[in-house]
Amino acid sequence: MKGRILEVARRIFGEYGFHGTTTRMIAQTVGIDISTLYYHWGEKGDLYEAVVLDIYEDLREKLIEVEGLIRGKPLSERLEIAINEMTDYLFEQPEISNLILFRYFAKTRHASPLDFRVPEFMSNIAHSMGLVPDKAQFPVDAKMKMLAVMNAIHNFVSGENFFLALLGSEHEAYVKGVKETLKFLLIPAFASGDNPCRPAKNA
Amino acid sequence: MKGRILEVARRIFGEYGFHGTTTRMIAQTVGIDISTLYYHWGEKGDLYEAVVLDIYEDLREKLIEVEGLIRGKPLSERLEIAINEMTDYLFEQPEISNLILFRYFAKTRHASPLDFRVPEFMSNIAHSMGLVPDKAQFPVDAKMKMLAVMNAIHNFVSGENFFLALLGSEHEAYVKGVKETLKFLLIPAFASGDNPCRPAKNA
DNA sequence: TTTTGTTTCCAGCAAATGATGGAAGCGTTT
DNA sequence: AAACGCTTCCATCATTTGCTGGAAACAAAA
Repeated sequence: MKGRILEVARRIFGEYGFHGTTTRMIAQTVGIDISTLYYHWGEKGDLYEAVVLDIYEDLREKLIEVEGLIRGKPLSERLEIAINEMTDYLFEQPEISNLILFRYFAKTRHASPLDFRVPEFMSNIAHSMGLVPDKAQFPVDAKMKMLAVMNAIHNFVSGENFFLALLGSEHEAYVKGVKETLKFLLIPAFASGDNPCRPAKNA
Repeated sequence: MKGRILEVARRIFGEYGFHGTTTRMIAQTVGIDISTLYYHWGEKGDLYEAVVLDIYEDLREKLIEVEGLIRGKPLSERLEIAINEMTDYLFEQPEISNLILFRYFAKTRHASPLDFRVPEFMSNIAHSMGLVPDKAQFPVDAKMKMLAVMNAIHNFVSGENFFLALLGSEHEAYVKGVKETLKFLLIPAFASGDNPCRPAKNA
């Protein structure tokens, strides 16, 4: 039961955000009484925290998987695989992107501790993308590049409904377009070292 | 008075989103009674709509201004100027980015009409960035590239607090870093036509 | 001064919302 | 059967929230 509540809460918090979600919405969707929810999870904020931890854990596992997939491949291939994998994965579980963006951008009327898990993720993926030479040091500019990359995917996943209407596309074409757009943006920038034509520096 | 309410509403809706904002919060910040707010603006949803229209209008004006600034310049310079201008502008008025992202990503428990103004913006800026050869037709893939670009800026603006903590930076260094990261990503991708080395096609 | 129209505030309602106490259900152990 | 622990539900509370009626305050016109 506790698990089922968490699953549903994840979806609903992802759709409506913290303040847009009521404990009654969750309980009703699960099909239980609201006090059963409180029995298992305590106050709303605690459930929300649990949801966030849950999605971070899932995301962490996926990133490790992707890291394994791309290890040893040449850089531009690494990028392509990573983009394909992460895009498909997140489109299957859009709550992940939704919740991450919510946490980045939305203030929760009650203070919530800032996140701590993100840097670890970024360090791993940045390293396997060849962005940082040595895993120990992770300079700020590399972190920002990673943020830009991850956010670009999250945006397209989270904004699907809005953007579908705007573009007049269907889901499948949209997903394909997202991958192409991401590659269009990312590969030239990150693979510049591979390309003997482009100078490595651009400040 | 009506105007002052709108200003404050803009900031607060931007920070907390639709559901995270209460009409009392707005009235209190303005320093007026809550019914004065209702007298001028009607229900909460109407005020929110007015706020959204307001920020779109501001954004539209700024985009026109930028369009004028970059006209005639070579492409990579156009990109650089546009990035600098838009980044500075949005950091001064982060509610704009906040509200736009909120509208993209967050469901509002009550249905709200999807937006209509975005395509026009995108068309203009895409044309002046050299993304579409002829202003009349605006293919889907070009639209998606524009979305990626605009969202990249909005993300960094909206997520400033979160990302500052994550990066351990200060505001000024952060803004500088945002511009550099954006250029790092965008210039190689969009200026490929200028660069005789990179082939134009990348599918 | 009275009138008229506009704006602001006070008081309060109805519904929604977060949260709880306590009783009932239920499976396991004794 | 009785006792026990765990889980679920019913009833209910206090607060928050969106919203409104009506009275005061104010300013300009008559």
